[in-house]
Amino acid sequence: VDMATKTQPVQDRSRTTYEAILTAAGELLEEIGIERFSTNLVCQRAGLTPPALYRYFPNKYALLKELGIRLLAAHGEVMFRTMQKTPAGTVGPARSLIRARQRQQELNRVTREFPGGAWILRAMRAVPLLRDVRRDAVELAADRILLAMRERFPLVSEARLSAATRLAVELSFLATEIALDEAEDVAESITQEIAVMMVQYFMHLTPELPGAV
Amino acid sequence: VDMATKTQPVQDRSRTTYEAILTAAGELLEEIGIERFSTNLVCQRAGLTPPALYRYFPNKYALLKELGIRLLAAHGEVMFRTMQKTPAGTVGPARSLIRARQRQQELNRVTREFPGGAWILRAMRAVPLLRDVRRDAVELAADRILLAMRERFPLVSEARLSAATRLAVELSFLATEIALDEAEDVAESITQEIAVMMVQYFMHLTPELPGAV
DNA sequence: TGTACATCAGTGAACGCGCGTTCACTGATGTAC
DNA sequence: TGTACATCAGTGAACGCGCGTTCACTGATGTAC
Repeated sequence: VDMATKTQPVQDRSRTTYEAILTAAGELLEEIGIERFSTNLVCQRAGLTPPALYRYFPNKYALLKELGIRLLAAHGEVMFRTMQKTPAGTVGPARSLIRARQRQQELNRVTREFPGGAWILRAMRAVPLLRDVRRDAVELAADRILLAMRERFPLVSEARLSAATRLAVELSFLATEIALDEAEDVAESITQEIAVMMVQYFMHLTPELPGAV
Repeated sequence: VDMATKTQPVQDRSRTTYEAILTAAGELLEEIGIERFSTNLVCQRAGLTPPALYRYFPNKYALLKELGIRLLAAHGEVMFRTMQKTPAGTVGPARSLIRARQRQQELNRVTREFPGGAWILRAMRAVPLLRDVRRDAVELAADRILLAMRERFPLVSEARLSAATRLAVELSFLATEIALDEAEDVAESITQEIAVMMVQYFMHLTPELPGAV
């Protein structure tokens, strides 16, 4: 897939068009899913002709990529903000749990409110280009968390800590995906249990494996 | 998507063709991924003309569905077998961990050896029809585990236990997906940590939330 | 402030392509007598 | 065991469609003097 850069919008009019295309793409994704998603339909929905779209995006993957980057940027912002507020290990387990749950709820909310968010998240597993975007975001978030965890668990090996943080980020994505698939009450309790699982896990993270006494 | 049943193979020759089509589909998926997957390419690869395929499968989704069902049946078989061998709560944490890890490794292996397994697993998140197949399999597995968990945790509420088991199954799928994406060593340690997380979680599963003393 | 010109933004119409799918057919296999 | 016939299995060739994409263009916006 060729991702060569296209014209960037410079006038107000074109910036509006650029955003209109992305909005239409998100809404369309919401409605018909990733399988039937096409540039022609996006144009139609945005009230534009195809050449207008191709002026800014080389193909439909570029569109999805931009949406993906924006969604994960919003995620990253939430993660970063909540980590700033409560650095790892500075509060007890009960408070940690509440914080973890709140953070997860906020991540779910951000995705739910993002046009096409649920489908973008799903597509990130199956569309090669989006897989890359996702991988980068996971890595970035994991690296940040790892930094905090190193101080908190100086005795745990780097390999284990790194797997643990990666897992935490993946689990967070998983939680959002499940939450968006389910009815409110189930979504709530799944979010809750994932928070428990995560806090529990880090609470008992020791240099040795559990039970290996 | 119309999934009307097509002719079922009755002669040996046609059963061979039927399987050849599925094998070609799996291999093709392995090579080019879900995005470029098409019936024409499957036919070409299987050395057949399109009408031969359409004799048995109404469309490409039927093909994917059959592959999906088979992969998850293999998964279910592994889960069921390992659960039979070691009913929940009958061994200590150290042994539980070893078992959990072995089970996860076997699930990873089964998927790795299944033609197109990695892509089928990914597509199950993004292709509507496969999402249904996945959902049914998750539900089935979760129900089975729930049965065992009810005995082990008679005091934990049904809602919590049900979320917990669902989560366990989802986590297991996640583990396989991550493992198939990564190099051997990273895959190993992620699999390990997911097993730890799971065992840890059930070890400390109590009627109240952690820290709520 | 007004006008001429350059650049930016979007249009209308069409293209080639591979997709899923179907038709009327030929050839292979199984079965009845 | 041999033959005639019915059914099953797969072919060759083509279809309409929507896809991504491009062309030469008109109209809108900004800028220099």
